[in-house]
Amino acid sequence: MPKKPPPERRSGCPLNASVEMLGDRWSLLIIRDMMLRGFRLYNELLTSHEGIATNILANRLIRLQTHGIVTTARDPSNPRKQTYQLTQKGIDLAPVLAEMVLWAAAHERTGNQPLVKMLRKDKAQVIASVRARWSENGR
Amino acid sequence: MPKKPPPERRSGCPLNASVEMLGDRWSLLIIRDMMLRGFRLYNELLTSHEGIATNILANRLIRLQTHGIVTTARDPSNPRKQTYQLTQKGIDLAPVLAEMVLWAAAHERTGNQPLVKMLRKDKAQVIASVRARWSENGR
DNA sequence: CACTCAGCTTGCAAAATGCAAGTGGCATGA
DNA sequence: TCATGCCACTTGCATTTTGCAAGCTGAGTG
Repeated sequence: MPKKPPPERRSGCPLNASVEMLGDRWSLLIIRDMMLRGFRLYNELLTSHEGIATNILANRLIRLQTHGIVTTARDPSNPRKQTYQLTQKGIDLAPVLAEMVLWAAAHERTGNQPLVKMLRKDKAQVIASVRARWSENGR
Repeated sequence: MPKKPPPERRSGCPLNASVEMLGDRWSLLIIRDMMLRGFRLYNELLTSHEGIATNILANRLIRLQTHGIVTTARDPSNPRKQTYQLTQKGIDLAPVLAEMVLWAAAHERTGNQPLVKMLRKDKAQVIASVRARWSENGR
């Protein structure tokens, strides 16, 4: 398991802490694919619709692990497959993702309207179901 | 006023739209300084505690304008000062910032505990007061 | 009509990103 | 047993973005 190196933050502001962990063009999309699409394998994550490059994916997965957002384990049913899963800290990003989806859907032309409608109708329920699915075991 | 060039998004996912507009190490911090600290001038924004470089600030302000998150106007009381302000779209980012602050404060050691406490006590009220301050005029 | 000051540009070095190709380890099948 | 394939990366290199320092410009003052 990777351990935390000295963080060396630019400032103590909590928003800055979030931005330093998540403020790039890929991290939140990886978390989305794990949280909403249930992706757990490296090759599944590689097929994200935005087309992440393999070296970037490897790098982001390491960074997300060092920040305690993701962990790895071997798949017990198929030991040559390595699985990635969200930690509690990762699951707790659900409200952040929800607000970002709602904001973009309110101000841009976007797809995935079924998700948007569910979030508008009952955001808390959508978040609760994400939490429930992940707290059970690892899917 | 800058106009929108063809966006050319990597995907239609609303989260991806948000990430393409805000997913970098500075945009959200600039919005924070405008929203929470009331900064409106270029030189005020330059003094952000994280130390943004002047060329990056100029570049981000243009990008935020092309995305309709920020507008500019001359300060009528001092015509050699140019002011930046959040649009409605920019103000609507308040819930996103709030969730990111709460997430970081829950999982990292961060500063600005007064803000964190207010958000934990009554998030909706904090967001409402941000909206109220900005809807009045421009501060 | 020189001077200031706010708001940027420019130049250049360093780091991050993107693309394509290659590597290594484990497991099954012949 | 050993070729085969697949999974999870790593490497090399070109391009883009970031960061730092310095310089520029144009509208007000004095």
